[in-house]
Parts: sequence; C-alpha cells; structure tokens
Amino acid sequence: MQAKVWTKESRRDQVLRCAKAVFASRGYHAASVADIIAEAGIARGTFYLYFSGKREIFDAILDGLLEELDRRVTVIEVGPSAPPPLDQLHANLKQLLSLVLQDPDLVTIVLFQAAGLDQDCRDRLDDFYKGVLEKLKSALRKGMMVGLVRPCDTDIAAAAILGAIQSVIAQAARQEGSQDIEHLADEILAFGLLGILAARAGQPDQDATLTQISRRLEG
Amino acid sequence: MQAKVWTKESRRDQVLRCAKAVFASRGYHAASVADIIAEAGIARGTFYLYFSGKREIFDAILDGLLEELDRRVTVIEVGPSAPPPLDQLHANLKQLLSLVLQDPDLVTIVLFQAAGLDQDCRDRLDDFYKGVLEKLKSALRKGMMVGLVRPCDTDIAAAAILGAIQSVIAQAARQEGSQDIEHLADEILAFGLLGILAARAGQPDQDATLTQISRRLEG
Amino acid sequence: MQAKVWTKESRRDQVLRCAKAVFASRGYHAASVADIIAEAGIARGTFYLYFSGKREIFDAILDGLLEELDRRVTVIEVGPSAPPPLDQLHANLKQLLSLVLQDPDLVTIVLFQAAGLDQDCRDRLDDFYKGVLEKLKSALRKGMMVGLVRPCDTDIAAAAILGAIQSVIAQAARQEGSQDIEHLADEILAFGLLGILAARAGQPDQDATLTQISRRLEG
Amino acid sequence: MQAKVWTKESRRDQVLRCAKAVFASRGYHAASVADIIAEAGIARGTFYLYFSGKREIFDAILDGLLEELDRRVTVIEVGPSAPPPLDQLHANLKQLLSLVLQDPDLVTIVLFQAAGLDQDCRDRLDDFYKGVLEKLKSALRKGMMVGLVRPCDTDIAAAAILGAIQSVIAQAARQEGSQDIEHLADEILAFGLLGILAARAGQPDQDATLTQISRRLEG
DNA sequence: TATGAATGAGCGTTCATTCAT
DNA sequence: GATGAATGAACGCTCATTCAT
Repeated sequence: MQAKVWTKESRRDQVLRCAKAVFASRGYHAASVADIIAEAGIARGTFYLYFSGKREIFDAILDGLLEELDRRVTVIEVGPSAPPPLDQLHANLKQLLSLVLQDPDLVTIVLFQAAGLDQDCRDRLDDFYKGVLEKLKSALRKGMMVGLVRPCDTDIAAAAILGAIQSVIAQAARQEGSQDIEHLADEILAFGLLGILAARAGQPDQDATLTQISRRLEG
Repeated sequence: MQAKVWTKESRRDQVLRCAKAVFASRGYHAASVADIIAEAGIARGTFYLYFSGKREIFDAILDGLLEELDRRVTVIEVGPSAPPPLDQLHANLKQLLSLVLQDPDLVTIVLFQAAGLDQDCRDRLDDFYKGVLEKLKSALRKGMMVGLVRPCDTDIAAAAILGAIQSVIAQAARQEGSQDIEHLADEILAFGLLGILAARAGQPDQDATLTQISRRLEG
Repeated sequence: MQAKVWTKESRRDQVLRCAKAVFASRGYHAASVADIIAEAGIARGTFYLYFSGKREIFDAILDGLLEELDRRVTVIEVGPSAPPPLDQLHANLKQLLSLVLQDPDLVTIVLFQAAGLDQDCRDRLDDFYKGVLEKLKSALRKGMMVGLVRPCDTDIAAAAILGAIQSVIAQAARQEGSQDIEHLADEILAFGLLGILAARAGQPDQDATLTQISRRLEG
Repeated sequence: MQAKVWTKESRRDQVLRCAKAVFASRGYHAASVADIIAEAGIARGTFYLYFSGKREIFDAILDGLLEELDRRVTVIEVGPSAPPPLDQLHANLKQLLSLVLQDPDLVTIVLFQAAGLDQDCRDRLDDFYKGVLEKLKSALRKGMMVGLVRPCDTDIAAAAILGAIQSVIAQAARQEGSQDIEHLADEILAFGLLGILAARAGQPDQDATLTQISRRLEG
C-alpha cells in the first residue's frame, strides 16, 4: 500500500475540495473551520498554512467556479463560418449542465447559500449575475433588431431566462444519478425560445402583449 | 394618555413584526436577538416568553410568508362561469408581485436566504416548492391534453417557469421605487407562454425538439 | 450569612480589582482573560458585559492610576500665603508613597510591565511621563531663575529626579510590611535636593561642573 | 566566490545577533520566531537546533547584556596609586552610556521590558540589581565613614542613584542621533553628588533632615 | 408577566514547537 | 546539520439562551 504523497499544490486542492463539500452541505456560516479540517483530516494550523482564513477559502472556491463558468460558456458568434446560433446556445447549456452534474456541491453553494455570505461575497455574486444579465440583455436586443426575437422588456426577459436556467440546474443538481444532458438542454432551450404555448394554426404575429393574447385565447 | 394594552397575541405579533424588519434589513445571520429586542423595546427574557429562540421566530416568519403566498395564488379554474385562464394566471402573478413589492426585503431574505440556513429549512422550502411544482405540472398536463400547451417535459418546464417567476420577482424586489405590476405580470406571462422567439409567418408546428428548431433556423 | 449583593458598579469594581491583581502578578500578555475571570469567579461572557475586552480593562486600570496620581499630586504654589515649597514637595511625595503602599499592584503594573503592552498603551504611558517631565523641567527652570536651583541640564536633571523617585517607589512596593512614609519622603527629598555629598566647610559655589568638582576633591 | 563557512559557534552567534535586532525593533512579545528566522535566513527547524525556544534566546541575550554591563563597570578603587574616585565614577558612567548609545533599542528592551516577561525573568533582573545596589550601598557606607558622603539611609540613596542613572540612560536611548556622553556623565554625576539645590553662602551642615531644610528655607 | 445579569459552548485565529525527510 | 510542513494548545471574543428576582 502506497501512501499518498502530498505536494503543496495537491494538499491545497485536497483542503479546497473538502471545504467545498462542507460548505455545500452546511452552508457558509454553519460550516466551521473545525468541520473543514475534520473532513480533510488535518490539524487546525495546517489549514492556515494554505488559506488565510475561512473567508479566503470560500473566495477561492467561488473564484474557481466563476472561472470555470467563464471557461465553459462562450459568447455566441454570428457570421457565415460560425455554427448556427442555436447550436451554440445548446452547446453552452450542455457545458453548464455537465459542470453541474460533475460538481453539484459548487452549484449548491452558489445557488442556495447566498444567505450566509459576507456582504463582500454577496456583492461578488451580484456582480457576476449582473454581468450575465447584461450579456443576456445585449443578446436579446440584437435578436430584436434582426427580427429573431419578439419585442419584449429585455430586463424582465433576461431575468426570466436566467431564473429558468438556474432553476432547472438546481433541480438537476438535487437529483442523484446520471441525467440526460441533451434532453435537459433541449427542453430549456425550447422553453426559453417558444414558451409553453402550443402553436396555433394560421396564427398571426405573436408580439402582442399578454392582454392581447388573453383576449385572443378567450375568443 | 392611554398606554397600549398588550395581550399575549398582540405582543407576539409586535415582536414578530419587529423581527421581520430586523431580518429584512440585516439578513438572518447578521441579525441578533439583541437587534430584535432593541427594535421591539422589550427585555431579553421577554423575547423568550413568546418565542423559543431566534430560529423559531424566523420559522414563524417563513411560515407566515408561505401561507400568505398560498393564500394569494388560486388554482386555475376552468368552466363556463370561470374567467378566462390567462386572466386567472395574470391575476395570480399580480397577487404575487404586489406581495413582493410591498415587503421586498423580507421576501428576498425568506425566499433566497432561507435555503442557506440549514437542512431543516431547506426541507421545508423544498416541500413548499414541490407543492408549487406539482400544481404547475398538473396544469401543464391538462393544457397539453386540451392542446393548449405544446408537448414538453413537464418536470423541466415546471422548474423553468418557477425559476423564471422567482428571478423576476427577485429582480423586482431588488429595485427601489414603485414598479408597474401590470407590466411585470404581462411580461412574465408572455415569456412563459411564448418564449422569446418572434413568430415566423406560416410556421408549422412548434412542438419540435430543439434540434429541429435549430435545423429550421439554419435552413 | 448574608450573601453579597452585586450592583452593576460593585461588580465592575470587583472585576477591575481582580484584573489588577492578575496583571500585576502575570504581566499584560501572560495574563489571559481566563485568568481574570477565574480570579473574579465569573463566566467568560460576564467579563464582556463590563469591559469590551482585555485591552479595555487594562486601559481602565491605567486611567484609574493616572487619575489617582493627578488627584494626589498638586502643583507647587508660591506666594505669601502658600505653605513653604519644600513642605509641598514633601507632601506630594508622601501622597505618592501612600498610594504605592496602599495599592502595590498598580505600581508594579506601571513600573515593571511596560513590556507586554500594546503600542497604544505604551504611547499613553510615554505621554504621561512626558507630561511629568515637562512639569519637572519647568519647575527646575523657575528654580534656577530665582537662584534656588543650581544651573544644570534640565532634561537630564528631570529624568534623574523621576527615575530616583520611581526606583525608590519600586523598592518600597516590593517590600512587604508597613514602611515609614515620612522617612522615605525625607530621604528622597534630601537626595534630590542635596545629592549624596557631604557639605564641606567654607565651600564655595557648588554650581561647578562635574570636572571641577572632581579636580577640587582631588586637590 | 567563497561561501561563508558556518561553525556551530558562528551560526549560533549569527542567529543571536539577528534575534537581538528583531527583539530590539519589535519588543519581546511582538517578535515572533518567524521574524527571527526570516532575519537570519534560516529554516524553522534550524533555529531549534541552536536554541531550545524563543524564551531561551531572549535569556541568552539578556545574560550577554548583563555580563557586558558587569564587564564595563569597575569597582571604585581607593589608594595612593588609584585615579581620583570621581574620575572612576565618571569613567564607569561613560562606559555604561557608550554601551547604551551603541545599541539603544536592545538596552531599552532588555532593561525595561524584561521585567514584564515573567517571574523568572524578574527574579534574574532583581538578582542583578540587588548586586548593583549592594555595591552602591557599600560605597556609600565607605564614603560616609571617610566623611565624603553625608549621613543618609543607604538603602534609599542607593535605590535613588540607580533609578536616576537608569532613567537618564532610558531617556538617552530613546533619543535619536548621537549625544554627548561626556555631558551626560557630568550631569548625572553632579546630580547624584550635589542634588539640584544651589549652594547657599555660609550654609551650615547639610546633613539635616528634610524638615530642617524646609524650616531653613522658610526662615 | 417582565426583567436583564449571568452564562458557557463555540467560534476563528495564532504561533511556538516538533519531526519525518 | 538542515529543512519546512504539520501540529494543537491556547488565545480573545460572540451571542443565543437561562433563571433568580
């Protein structure tokens, strides 16, 4: 039996991994340094050799996630040589989903535990989401200009898209066992693009306000 | 000058109200029992006459909110004498939004921080959301049966709808100043029903999978 | 047997007294809050009801001493109706000495334990001593102007006087048992005023520099 | 390029020198073993090969200084071939002062902070000072016997002399820039021998008690 | 019922010391 | 001899909870 040889880097990673699990299952505040070092099987002092404190290790985890997200999600390109935009959207969703299913702890932390965070942490998350929303809104505006996207309030639509994705991701992360990423991505995309309404034969423009829709459905 | 007479019930309510304010402005963890009793103008011991602890008073607030949410959202009725379904959906959304905009901090905290508290809290929220999701799924299935809703994975669609609503609500709660509830409800409903895609003239069935959509858009 | 009734004030005083003893016997750094609360027979939390921390209770002790010193030492007055200046000096010394012999802990802390102090504490002590030295120098200058004090470097003489008093006080504080305050004051005063040299018959001016003294004694 | 060859002895000396610098600039408590090894450019473990701990290295420094002090101060000799006693006193003071001004921080710390460390340290300093005081008292007694020193309480006078010297030394150490050792020694000696009072013409015996002095000045 | 002084388990963090390499 | 990662006892402090009045 060959004992594990720890390099500085692998040790740090190990502690990081254990901390991730602890934060995910207990939440930021309820997770104590004692929990983390117990999980990692190290002494109190050892923890502080690798991280300057509880806050810093949480930051490191968050950084890792945000970097990974940046790495996995690409900006949609348009042009003659670019793949079809919907394929690109689909690929991005699949990347997101594979991250979630591969590391559900991370997602749990970011989606469900904003509660226990320091104001600083919360601000960082808020900034991140604000960035995402801005990109979504910009994409929606472009889509409207080329007539691909129906006229709508981009603030609300962007928030709705983000929330829908988050919610499905959260549900996926909660479920044990492997899931069909392809199917999840398909359904999310279909929902975001088409909504839930069945298409109606000979249907005129859909860029009506809700009340118009409402009247039409009644009639 | 007539001093306020406290009955057991009114005292409890008063403390509950103050605790709400404190949790709303500080968040669960940063709020201390000291803050609450200071806000309520009572002694430490008095607090524990009415609540068994900090956690319990938060639970009471959470329960109250979840009940209020249940109260405001009615099940969609169908029938000759019932109002048009979309009107009912629209009314439900307006009810939700008016609650949120009336006490934005509290809703934000209870809905988006409670999940981070502990497993117990998460379980209760999960139960609540499971109920909501079940209702949504049932409605979707009914809609599909009558051809109003396009064929889709109801698990995923329900999660997406819920997430979209939550996200827009959260965004609305974050923004200062009064907002147009009518407009918010219109946009949420439009997004959920129609998605973001502009309708295409002479477009055939939309109940295609994403890849079909994709192919179509390319071609 | 009548149990002691604690008022807020008496409790604070009690803790203060115990802390004084602990600081005196262990020094600032070696004294832990645990030591203080053990000495006072109170719980950890109780300590923090009365003092905001270890540093603050030490400050309070220091403040108490400095105030007491201010109270006991009066500025020398001159004038037809004032008591003879030397009587006033003598009285001041006796006041100092009686403080020391009444509360040796305090003196031990201030004289011997500057070591363990925070920089802030050290600064406060330095400021205090600087003030004392300034008063001494001013008195020496006045004395020189009226011919009562021989010409000398006031910086050095003031430091020497302060050091001589401190040293005798320290020695007195170290010794157990009652001591003759009158005698101590007499001797300090005589040393400071006259030095140790015996008067020489028909001796000319003593305001010579040391080397002059030296030559004269040789000759 | 010839790398420095470390013998066990020279290594120990080097570490000791570095520790001195660190203690001097930071004080005992604020100085950490990490600071010392960083200054010395050695590994943590290496430090413990030469010293059993932080406290021991401080003790070694203290011992070295006390020995150096002993070495620099010679006992006053009397006899036909001996230099004049005041010259000897003067020379001793200059030796002390030159040591102090050469390494002011260290002296300040060792002499004025060591007392605050713990009982053990205080005992060692007490022993040292007790030796110094004994020598002073013996000298005073001799001086009284030959009529050079006025009758006084030798316990008190010795303490006062020691305190005066310490205080001036401390003040000298605190001041930046080079100082006139000759002048300092002159002034200390003059203060100790003559006190601060100006000589009064035709003045009778000075070996009066303070109250007698007091009466005389009034009259 | 109301009070608020008292409690103490638990926290995050430090740093002198050890020991396998 | 030299290393530096690992250690863990001890620290100052917080705050939800209790209980004698």
